[in-house]
Amino acid sequence: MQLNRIVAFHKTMGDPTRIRIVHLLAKGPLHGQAIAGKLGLTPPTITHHLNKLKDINLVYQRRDKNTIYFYLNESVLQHQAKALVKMLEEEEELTLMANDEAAKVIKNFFAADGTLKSIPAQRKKKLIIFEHLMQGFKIGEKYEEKEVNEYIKKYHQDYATIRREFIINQYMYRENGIYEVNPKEMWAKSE
Amino acid sequence: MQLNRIVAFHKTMGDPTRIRIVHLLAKGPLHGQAIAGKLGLTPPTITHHLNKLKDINLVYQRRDKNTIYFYLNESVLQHQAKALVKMLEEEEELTLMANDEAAKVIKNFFAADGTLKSIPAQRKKKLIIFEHLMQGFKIGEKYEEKEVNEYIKKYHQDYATIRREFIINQYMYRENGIYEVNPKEMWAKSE
DNA sequence: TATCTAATTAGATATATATCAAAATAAAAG
DNA sequence: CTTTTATTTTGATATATATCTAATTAGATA
Repeated sequence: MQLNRIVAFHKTMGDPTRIRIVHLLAKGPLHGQAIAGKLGLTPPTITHHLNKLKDINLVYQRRDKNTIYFYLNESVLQHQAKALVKMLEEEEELTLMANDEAAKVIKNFFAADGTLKSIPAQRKKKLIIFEHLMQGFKIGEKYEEKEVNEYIKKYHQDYATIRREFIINQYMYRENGIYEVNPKEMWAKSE
Repeated sequence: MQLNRIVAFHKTMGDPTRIRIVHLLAKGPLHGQAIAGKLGLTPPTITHHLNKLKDINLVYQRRDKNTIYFYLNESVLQHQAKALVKMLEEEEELTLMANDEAAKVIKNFFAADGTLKSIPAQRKKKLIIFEHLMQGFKIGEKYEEKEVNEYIKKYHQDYATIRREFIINQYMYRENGIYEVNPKEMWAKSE
């Protein structure tokens, strides 16, 4: 469901410290202590906020010697800023129906303990389940095959099948045993 | 400072229930119980969220007989969604300098108890103080003269002068003793 | 005026989270 | 291998807030 992503973005940006960090990084990468100094806060606090910004893919990091530089991912910001408006412009019934329907499918196929009871046979339902599972991955991020397996195993023992489906349906792209999460535009659509 | 407004907007939108309310209202006005019904929540909870949405001017209401209909103010949404991106595109030094300067003026002219020590003589500083005071009003909202006076009195005993300045500098517009807060575009600029 | 309906307020509870100090890690440099 | 430096983790604290039930208010209608 797209709702979660939109909520997560706005929730993250709904904090003055994080806005100020983003504002700083818009001028160029900085390391943690520099941010802490400029904002008059301690390094642990900056780590805390950078984690939230990384969670929504807005910030990434690169190490140089002993210091880690944090970069702003401006395209994500541009994209998400528009997402809310777009969501409202979408076909009304469509969106809501889809959400209700998806919620029902998810409710039916997941057990109370959060594991996947079975893989749906119907393509449409299958995609709803897979898309739901994909929420545990970050778009654009790279994962080892082992990591992917471990993640899927938390939900279902047949991780190989599901991992293959992730590729078939273009949720992920594989190269040299490294899995990268595709942007959502590339994902399979149920209709 | 623009920061507050941007933070407030994103904070408000960073909640799934409020996004769903906005999504509903995008299709047309609704009354409270209808919203509560559609979302499976109780009326008090809806009131709570509608208040937050009204605080950022995203929702307004109109009464019809016994029921109050809530409307989405789409232009505010469009505008705010872009504000964050624009903020980052602005001249770096400019924005920050302006903020620092304004913060200094505010710090100098307000006492520790929050009251205004004196009205600045310099036009630029005066406008900074007035603009700060205006944050207690909601844009587009209408107020009785008495309400305006009461508000100003919390900060300074000479409410008449300040109230007059509000009109002169186009923060507000007066008609038949009713004061309406102008959109920010109309406000006096210090340069 | 009495009654009905819709909305709000009050009060309670549970959960989330921003921040810091202190401790632990991790990588580089000597 | 030890020391230094930057970052992260842990644990504590204070504050905010989403939600509910019960009580109250505000308007309309009879």
